Amino acid sequence: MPTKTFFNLPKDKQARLLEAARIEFSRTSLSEASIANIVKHAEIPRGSFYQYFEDKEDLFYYYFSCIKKDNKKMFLNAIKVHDGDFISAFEDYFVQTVDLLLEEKNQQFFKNMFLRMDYRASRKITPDLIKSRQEKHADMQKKFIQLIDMELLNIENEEESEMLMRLLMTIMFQTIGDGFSADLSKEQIIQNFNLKMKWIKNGVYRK
Amino acid sequence: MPTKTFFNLPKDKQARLLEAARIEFSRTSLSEASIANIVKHAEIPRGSFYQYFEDKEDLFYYYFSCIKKDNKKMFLNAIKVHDGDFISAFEDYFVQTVDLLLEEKNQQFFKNMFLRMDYRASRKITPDLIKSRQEKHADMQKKFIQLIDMELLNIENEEESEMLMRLLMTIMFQTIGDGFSADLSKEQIIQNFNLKMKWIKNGVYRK
DNA sequence: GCTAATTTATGACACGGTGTCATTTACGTT
DNA sequence: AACGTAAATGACACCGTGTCATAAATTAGC
Repeated sequence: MPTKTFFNLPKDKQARLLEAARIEFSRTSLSEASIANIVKHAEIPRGSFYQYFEDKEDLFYYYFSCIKKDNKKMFLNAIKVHDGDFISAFEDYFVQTVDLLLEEKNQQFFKNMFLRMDYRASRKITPDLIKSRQEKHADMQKKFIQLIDMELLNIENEEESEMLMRLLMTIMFQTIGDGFSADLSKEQIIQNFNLKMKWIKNGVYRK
Repeated sequence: MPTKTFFNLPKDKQARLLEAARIEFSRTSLSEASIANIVKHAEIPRGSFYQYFEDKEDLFYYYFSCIKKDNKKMFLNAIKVHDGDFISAFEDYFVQTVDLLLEEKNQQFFKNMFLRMDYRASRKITPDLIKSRQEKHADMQKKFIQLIDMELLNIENEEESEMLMRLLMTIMFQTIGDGFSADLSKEQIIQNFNLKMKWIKNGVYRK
């Protein structure tokens, strides 16, 4: 998280920093991005950067949090719309997410992000809707689980729900990675996703 | 790939370099590893390193190629053993792979590798059994596809086989990542994998 | 309005990492 | 032994990070 000092900054200086983040993290991945470039774009001295952010990761994830929609709300809503059908809700959520990722302005940022994100980072940005290490979200998770129609699913317990959710997130990330990697259109990405979901829903074995 | 010069080196010098690679890449991830440490461990001058390898990635992937078994052969064999049942073969392949990854000597290396591997790197180490960019493997791929009993699967064409294979590899990587991340036992990892495979085989929807 | 205290801004710098290159050394051939 | 080629070597140029002493600005107290 940025420091208090950052949030006290005049809005236009904050904006310049975020725009510099967008440019640099669109140019290259987090690990290859340089603070030198960021401060040059933002037209602030190097020392100031460290007044506002811990390091470039700090800025990266802050920028990310600024441009992403609220995943949890999005998903929660999809569950309601689909009458507790977890799988249909996820398909809905996927389409909304792809829409966001392919928006002109941040497409390159997301491309670099997805193609260079490792296991740890993927955990960091995966919303934990079912099980969380933080207790403060316990109420939201209860609410969330109650909305799911468990009758529809071959799921025994909460452990397994968590695992299914993480499996679906992984499939989502892979499909998006493939999409960015091969420069697929939104339609192709969704089509690939649907095929995988067909397998998940009905199994790959022929009846 | 290492240079010709490297392969002309006395065996013990080669061995020292590989051991240095094991130590450094077990200490930390590829991106955080340093050539300074590697040459210190191997007791060779820094300049020599660049005589043998392009950069640390070059050594990393060479080391990896030395300690991994031949995935393709392993999988091909599993297909035969399981009479063309692609899914059973993959389950077999998974167990063999986990066995390799958890071997004492290289466990930490693999842990760093899996937890810090990004989408690109995962593509790099995924064996392309069905479709490959390189033409030279075309014969092996034909042989491979002929061995699969397509009657068992809900698969329309080669595109879809490729996609299924990649989906399974992704599930494998995720499960292994979870295992390393939470320090799970081999049995727990395999159990988690089996649950996911149950869904893949039969679908998650209750009948 | 003036001064002290606190907060913010700044860029030079120490440190550590990479890859190169001019030079030296070793080796095989005639 | 003399020559030519291949290999070895470490100093060095370059680039990036994060810190810190100092300067500037802002706020608080009177």
